[in-house]
Amino acid sequence: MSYSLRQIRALTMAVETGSFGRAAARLHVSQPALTLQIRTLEESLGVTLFDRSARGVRPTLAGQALALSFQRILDELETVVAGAREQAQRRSGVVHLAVLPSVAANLLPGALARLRAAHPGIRVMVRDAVARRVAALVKAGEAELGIGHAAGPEPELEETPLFEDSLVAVLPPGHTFAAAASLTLPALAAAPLVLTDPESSLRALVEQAFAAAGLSVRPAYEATYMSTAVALVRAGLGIAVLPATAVELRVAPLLETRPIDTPLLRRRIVLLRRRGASLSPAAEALAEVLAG
Amino acid sequence: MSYSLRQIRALTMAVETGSFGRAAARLHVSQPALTLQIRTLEESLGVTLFDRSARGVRPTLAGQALALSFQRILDELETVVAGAREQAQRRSGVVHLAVLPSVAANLLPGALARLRAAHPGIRVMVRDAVARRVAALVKAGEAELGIGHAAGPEPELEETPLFEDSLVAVLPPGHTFAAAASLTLPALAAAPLVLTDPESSLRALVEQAFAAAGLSVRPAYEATYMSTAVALVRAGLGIAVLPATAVELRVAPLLETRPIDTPLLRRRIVLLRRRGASLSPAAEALAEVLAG
DNA sequence: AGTAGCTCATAATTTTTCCCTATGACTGCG
DNA sequence: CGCAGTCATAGGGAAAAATTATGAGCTACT
Repeated sequence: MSYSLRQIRALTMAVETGSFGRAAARLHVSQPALTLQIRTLEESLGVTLFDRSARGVRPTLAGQALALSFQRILDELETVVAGAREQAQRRSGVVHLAVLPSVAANLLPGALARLRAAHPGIRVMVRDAVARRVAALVKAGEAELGIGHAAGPEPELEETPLFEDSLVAVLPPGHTFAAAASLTLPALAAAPLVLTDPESSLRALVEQAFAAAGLSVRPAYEATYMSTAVALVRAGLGIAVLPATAVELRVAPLLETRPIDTPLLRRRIVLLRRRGASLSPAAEALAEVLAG
Repeated sequence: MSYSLRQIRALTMAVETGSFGRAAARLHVSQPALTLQIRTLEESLGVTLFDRSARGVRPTLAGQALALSFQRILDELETVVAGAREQAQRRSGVVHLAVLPSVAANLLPGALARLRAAHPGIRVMVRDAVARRVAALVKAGEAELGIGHAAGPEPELEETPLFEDSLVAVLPPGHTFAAAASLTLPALAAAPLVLTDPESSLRALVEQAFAAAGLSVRPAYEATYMSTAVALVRAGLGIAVLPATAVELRVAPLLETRPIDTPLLRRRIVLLRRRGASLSPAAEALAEVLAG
């Protein structure tokens, strides 16, 4: 026979009110029920908690001391539970999110602003990483959600399409290519190209597209950062191939961009989550904002 | 529908073992029972605690976090309850005791030693005070037990006789009174007396006894401390009237004591406690040692 | 002094809760 | 493909706890 929360609440309330009857009323039970709860607790602990007399009850020293300790514990419990409920209602919570740097710089700020508007209590811990690492972080559970590239069917990951990021040709001011509405791969292959460094996933995508068309890539320049590539284009040194969503393009007013005639130069940006793992309410809210 | 300790234990155990079945076994319930406990808790909190799949369960982030908090709270609860049970078994606890100085110096040390032998975990907070204050401390609940004089029927206090402390005549070495087995009040009244100071309850008792016999008291010396009185007697300056139990007499080897022929020169030393208030287990143990 | 009103305790009954056994569904492995 | 392991579901039954009704002891008021 062990003690229960009900008995503990009965004790604290009885000590607080100094009366079994009042305590029972406050706890919405009948007085005999509370009397029995107290008595059962006493038997369970082997401690006399109240001195009974015909004109009421009076807590013993042990009763007072226990009520104090129990009250503190009940308060802690209440706090913990309230916190959990608050998170369930999306009124608070933390999401760890792994994001591609390009998305972090472009799509993400607006999404986070919308999330904040809808759920001000939710905090998002953003970690930017390259595509492979985004997937690894989500797999390891270090990030509850990830924004990365579609990488085909992985058993441990579930992908939700977010949007497609096409690569575009970035032309220097007044370039003759600007006359066309779109460019072909062979035309691009013949032009001096500004590409990202050979290790990047962006570069790999470009290489694949050209190879599929039977072309080889001979970059005129390689830049690690997109802003460098943009600067090179602006200086008229070549044509860059960059994601359409890159913020660097939007802040470079004189440059023109043109789509490229191939379905291969596209990246499907997806939301990643562990398969079979339910999302926290906070993550759920973030996912909704990202997808919606 | 609210949460219970049982459900909380189910959660912590399920997170700990990573399996509903193992958790159920450890908690000595069937697996369906545990499944239901978890589910009820989830509904009560509005939180998904586990991701279920056919090959087992896996706690969600919320489940892990809650299990951690709940475990801490359960530990605290366990500690508090264990402490209470320990006190109930007299393996620990504190008693506040108010004592007459004379008893504190004489009877008490032995009693405390016996208490320590029987119940090493019990601590006694001793406060020495004059008879009136001993009663007041017990009435106010500041001392759970008191050792004082029998003061007649008080509505708030309950008295248990401990022993009787007779006043005896303390004679200088070789005094002629030593020839008699006992002394009479008139004989004493005629001798030079060493008494305690007029404010003490001891002195009041002596005055009353002499007055009842139609005699008046003319002390040759008044001493505040018994050790002073003893020194005066040893110097042959008079005969003292002191409690037989006074430790000062035992450490004064050359002095003789004789009883006095009157029932009035006796103090009934009693154990005092609040009427209707049960004793803590520790106080119970102390009371047993004192009375036994 | 008698009585009304307050307190808590007790008793018997009913309601609710909870648990257990048996079984099913699903997955992963040999 | 079947076997072993996991959790979910369903139905019957036992245990726990609540309620109502009542009793008993004290206080205070008239």
